[in-house]
Order: sequence, then structure tokens, then C-alpha cells
Amino acid sequence: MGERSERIAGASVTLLDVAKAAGVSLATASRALNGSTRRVRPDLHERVLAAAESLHYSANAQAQAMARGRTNIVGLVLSDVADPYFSSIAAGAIRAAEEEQLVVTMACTFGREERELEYVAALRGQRARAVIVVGSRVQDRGLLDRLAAEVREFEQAGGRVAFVSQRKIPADTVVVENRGGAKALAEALCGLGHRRFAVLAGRSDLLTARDRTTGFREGAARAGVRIDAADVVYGGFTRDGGYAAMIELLDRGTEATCVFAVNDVMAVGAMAALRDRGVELPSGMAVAGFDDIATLRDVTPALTTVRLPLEELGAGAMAMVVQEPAEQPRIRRVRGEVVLRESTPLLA
Amino acid sequence: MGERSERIAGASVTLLDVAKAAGVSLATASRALNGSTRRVRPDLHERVLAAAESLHYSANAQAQAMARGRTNIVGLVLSDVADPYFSSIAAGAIRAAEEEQLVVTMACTFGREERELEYVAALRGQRARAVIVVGSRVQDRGLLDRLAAEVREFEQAGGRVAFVSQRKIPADTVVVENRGGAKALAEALCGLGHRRFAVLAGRSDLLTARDRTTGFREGAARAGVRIDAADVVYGGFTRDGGYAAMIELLDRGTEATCVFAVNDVMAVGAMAALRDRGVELPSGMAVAGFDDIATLRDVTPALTTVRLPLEELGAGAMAMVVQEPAEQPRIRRVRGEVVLRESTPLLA
DNA sequence: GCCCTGCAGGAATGCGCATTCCCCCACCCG
DNA sequence: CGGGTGGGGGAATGCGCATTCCTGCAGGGC
Repeated sequence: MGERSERIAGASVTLLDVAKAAGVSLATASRALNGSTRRVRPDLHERVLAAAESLHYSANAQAQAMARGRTNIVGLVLSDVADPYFSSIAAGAIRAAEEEQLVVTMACTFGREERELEYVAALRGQRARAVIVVGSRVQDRGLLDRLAAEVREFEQAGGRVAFVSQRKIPADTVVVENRGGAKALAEALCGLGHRRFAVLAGRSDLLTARDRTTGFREGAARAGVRIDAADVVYGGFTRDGGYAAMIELLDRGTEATCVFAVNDVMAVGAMAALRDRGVELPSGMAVAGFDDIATLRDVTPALTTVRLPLEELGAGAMAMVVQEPAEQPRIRRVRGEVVLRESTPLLA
Repeated sequence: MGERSERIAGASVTLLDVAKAAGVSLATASRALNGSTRRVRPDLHERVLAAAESLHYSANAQAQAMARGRTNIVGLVLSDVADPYFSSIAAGAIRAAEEEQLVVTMACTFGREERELEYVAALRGQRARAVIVVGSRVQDRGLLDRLAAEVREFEQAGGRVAFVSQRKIPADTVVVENRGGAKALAEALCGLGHRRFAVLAGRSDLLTARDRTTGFREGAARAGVRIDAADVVYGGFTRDGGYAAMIELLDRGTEATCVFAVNDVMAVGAMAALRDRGVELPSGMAVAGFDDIATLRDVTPALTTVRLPLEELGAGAMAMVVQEPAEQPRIRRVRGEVVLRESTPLLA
């Protein structure tokens, strides 16, 4: 039980230790290390820094947070980091956070949407400075209300909240112009000569998926093309969902010359399905996606899609929560850009 | 300045508020909410819970951490979440953390390796319970020593540390059998009839890249095939690195019938380069990668690779830091599995 | 009927730090 | 040379909570 074992037990160096070593008071040590409004005489300042250095002092962030009444924590809630869409957004957010000296804690719902609630609550417990909820998929009215309540609670406690890609809850939001992007895409595809489309629409309860479907329909309509309900297939928002939906479409027998999957990952699944069914690409079927996932830029034929500045979405949300809150929820719109590639050749 | 504005100012409900509302002491409220060794009379217990509920009480995690002397934070340090390799590992770690009620904070070095140091130091400041460093690329001897020192410091303070994929610093580590996997891959490719290989070796200062190159050479040697130094091209460990290396190889003029890129992302870049140069795949050149990145499973021709259980790497590291520390650093070995696909057809 | 034991509630303490308040001292002005 | 002023050091306070210690009370054994 001597001093030695106490140190081994994990007792870390405190500010008081530093102060003693420097021969100053705790207050002075604190001021020297943090640079408060009060100034410290240069020689003492120096001594404190030297003492801290030699003792390997590391300020206890918890204690600082408590004394200051705020933290540098920002929570990031998303459905799955392994999904390239989300991981890109996360990367953007993290990059932006670093510039602001913020610490990012990440939580994934992995499809269980009620966890969004738990995480926001947990982050309130952490007294996180802000929370960013990416691509909330909450649809259930009750759940949505509870999430909205939790968000209010979080804000009541002085925290900032931003969403990426939702519009149900009144809060700062980075809105992706899914509808506009899909519309532009449809118009471009019509410009290539297509007159008959199929849509792999993903989950019908996802706002993002719905918006893209709607926008695509609008764009087609604008070019005088109607999309038959029979040519719209719902399913998972994933690669396998795209695969399955494409198979179903083929089984039904479609006359479409071009299929639009509401995201790139699904489009790739659809391409796999087409190949498995012996359809030649792109001659046998044109395929388009959405997002322009970087990792998928080398699939063949190269995928026509709508490019989204994913990292900017995350960075933009971070920027919003760093700013002072506005009276009105802020909306930051992000546009996509149609990128035509080989998967949708000019129709002969 | 009435009560109302005080609440707006962000003052949150404290345990004391709950205790008062329930008509009990702070100690009792604490015991009721946390279930300590001491028990609370059922009716009081009930009252406290009800009060906490109605006040929307959320315990201040910082204060709890300070009072308890420990946190539930685990830090995850990696180079880039947007990279599918790392994001998969992160997903595994996060999933495992959730089961243990741990909060994951993530930091990315984005290629600046010295940040690993800063982050480990910062996590010590957070009094994180553990830190997991994934794929440390630190090579510089000085930096490495400082990282090792920082790690010791962290452990001194009572924290747990684990690495994924390194072997320079004595600490719990999840080791990927890069060498063995690459060796097995080379043997399999030789089995397909190849006798002349090229290697896109990535960054020469990355242990992972080097091990894979070495292993591949060993495997080939075992089948009696020597790989010429001229057929090994170094470059970035990224898609663009793979592309550039492949171009360089083609410009040099290689006689290889099969090119091994030390990771899938590079392999995809190489495939793009080959296509751009008019080489037909897989007939004109066989291509193999490493990792079996999920997002890339649908490239054409389907990529032969070594499948790594990426999520398990993250989860395994998390499991290690949750366990009690051993006297000796633990090593957890993870094997890869050769997956032959169409990108490496049987040679005629 | 009394004392001892065990249980449970409450007051008090301390975690590590920022910050406020107090006070001393040096310097400047008159 | 005295009083005023300001800069800066140090003691004390409090952040929100877990936990220890103290105390009161009920129940059981003699």
C-alpha cells in the first residue's frame, strides 16, 4: 500500500501536483495552462508549463467540463458507418470538428431506429455540445414525436442539434435536394432517348428514397414520359435490396430500357442481377444510381448517377451546430449534379 | 431574470432537483437511480423514479465519471473513416461497444500520423477507459517511440490500449495474417497456371503493404516462381495509387500475366488503368486484391482477393480492451481466406 | 424490558478543475 | 513621503454526483 502501488493503481497527475511542483497555487497553474483573462507573470508561467511537461500532466477533461459547465463533445448519430454514404458524411463531420477542437462520438443505430432516441438522450447525459443526426429514418409517428421531444430537451439543456436529410422535425437541417437531383437525372436520361423507365425505389418508408422516386417521376413527366406503377419496385435500400428488386422486375417482365435505382449501392446490386440473368450491360439495360459513391466509381460500365458532396453534408451540419442558434431553424440546401457515364449510353 | 429565463439559459435538472421533488435526500435519490449495494425502500425508490421521469432527469455523465473515477468512453483512432477498410472495422468496434454500454469517440488522422499521438493524449485527458488504434502507420522511429510512451502513459493512468494490425509496440493487438494470406493467394494463383506476376506494392513504409508483398513473394516462391524486382511497383495505398502504379507498370512493359494489388481498392484502380489502356479483363491480365471490401464485390470481372473479417477486427480489439489486462500483451490472430473469382480465370 | 444488531436514510466529503473574491505589493502621482 | 491604483497571487467556492460515515429506528434475543 505504499506510494508505489498507489501510482500503479492509476492515480493520475492532477493540476494540484503541477502547481506544487511549480511552487505556485492551483489557481495560478490553471491560469497559466489555460490562459484565462487574468495574466500570469512570465517566469511563473514558464515554471508551470515546465512542471506540467515533466509530469506528463493531462488535464482531466471531465473535471474541466464540469467546472466550465460545457464540453467539447459532439455526437454523431447515423445508421451504419460501414455504409459508404454515411461514412463519407461522417468523415466530413469529423474533419470539420477537428478544426473546432471538438471531439466526435459516434453511434450507429444499425437499423434500429428507436436507438436514435436513446443516443440523443445519452448525449444529453454527456452534456454534449451538439448532436448531429444523419439520415433519420424514423417514420413511426410516435417515435418521431418522441425524437422531437428529445431534441427539444437537448436544446433546452443548452445543446445544439442539426439533422442531415430530414424535414419532419423543426431544427437546423442540411437538406439534400433529392427530388431536384432525381428530376434532373430523369430529364438527362430522357435526353439520351429513353422513353420507358423502371425504378428500384428502395424502402417506401424512407423519405430520401421517396423523394428520389418522386423527383425522377417528375423529371420524366416533364419530358413527356410516364412511369407505370408496375415499373416501380420497392425493397431494401441496400445492395441486396437492389439485387432483389431487379430480379423481381425481370421476373415480372419489364419493357423499360433504363432502370433507376435510388442509390448507387442498389444500382450495383441491380447490375449484378442483370448480369446474373444474362442481360448485357449497358446495351441490354441502362442503369443509373444516386450518390456517386467514390468506391463505386470504377464499376463497369461506369455508373451514371447524381453526385452528392457527401463530405460537405457532414461538414455543413457541423458548421451549423457550431454557429449560434438562429431563431428560426436554418436550412442548408445541397444540390446534386448529374453525372452521365457509360452505364447509360445514348440510345440508338 | 425570473425562473423562466433561468431555465431557458440551459440549466438542467440535477439529481438534487429530483431528490427534492421526491422528498428524499440526494443520497437516496442516487441510490435509487443507480442501484448501489445499498438498497432503498420500495416506496421511496418508486417516488424517485417517478420524479426523475417527470423532470426528464438525465444524469450528468461528466459528474458521474468524476465521482466514480472512470468513464465509459472508448477512443477509436484510425486514418480515415471514409475508407471502407477502416469504416468496416469501426462498425465492428462500435457494435461491440454498444453491447458493453460503452461510448465510442472517433478520431481520424487523415494521413497525418503524428495526430495519433495527439489523439491518444487527448483520450487520456478524457480519461477514456480504453483506446483502440487501427492500422497505425507510424514508421518514423522518433514518432513511434513517442507513441509507445504515450501508450504507456495512458496505461499508467489506468486505461486499456489495443492496436489493430501493428507489431512494433508491445500492447494487446489484433494481428492480421497479411503475410500468410498473401502467401496462400500466390499459391492459389500459381495453381491457376500463372508463372509471371507483378505486384502493386503500395507504400513501402506501410507494414501491412510490406507484409502482403513479402507473403505473396513467398507463396510464389513456394510454387517455384520468382518475382522480379522490376515487376514490383510502389505507390499510394489508395485507388489512385493503384491506378498510377498499374500505368507505370504498363509503361515499363511487363510480361506478367497476373497482377496482385496489395488491397482491393488499389486493385480496382489497377483494373481501371488496364481498361483505360485497352487491356481486356480478365483475358488480358488477371488481377487480384486483398481485403474483400464488401462494396467492391460487384465489380466486373469479380475480384479475386483474400477475405478479411473486417468487422471482427474491430470487435476483437474491443473485446480485448474490455477484458482485464494480461501480464503479457495479448495477440489475437486473424486469418484471411482466399476467394478466387473471375478476375483470375484458370489460365489456358 | 433492555441491549445488541441490522437496515436504511441523510449529512458530509471529495473527485479535479475554473473562477471568484480577497488581499498584498509595487508602482505612480501629487 | 503618503495615498491611490492596478496587476497578479492565493484561498475558497462550487460544478453534479457517488460514496462514506453517522444516526435513528425496528426487530430479535436474553
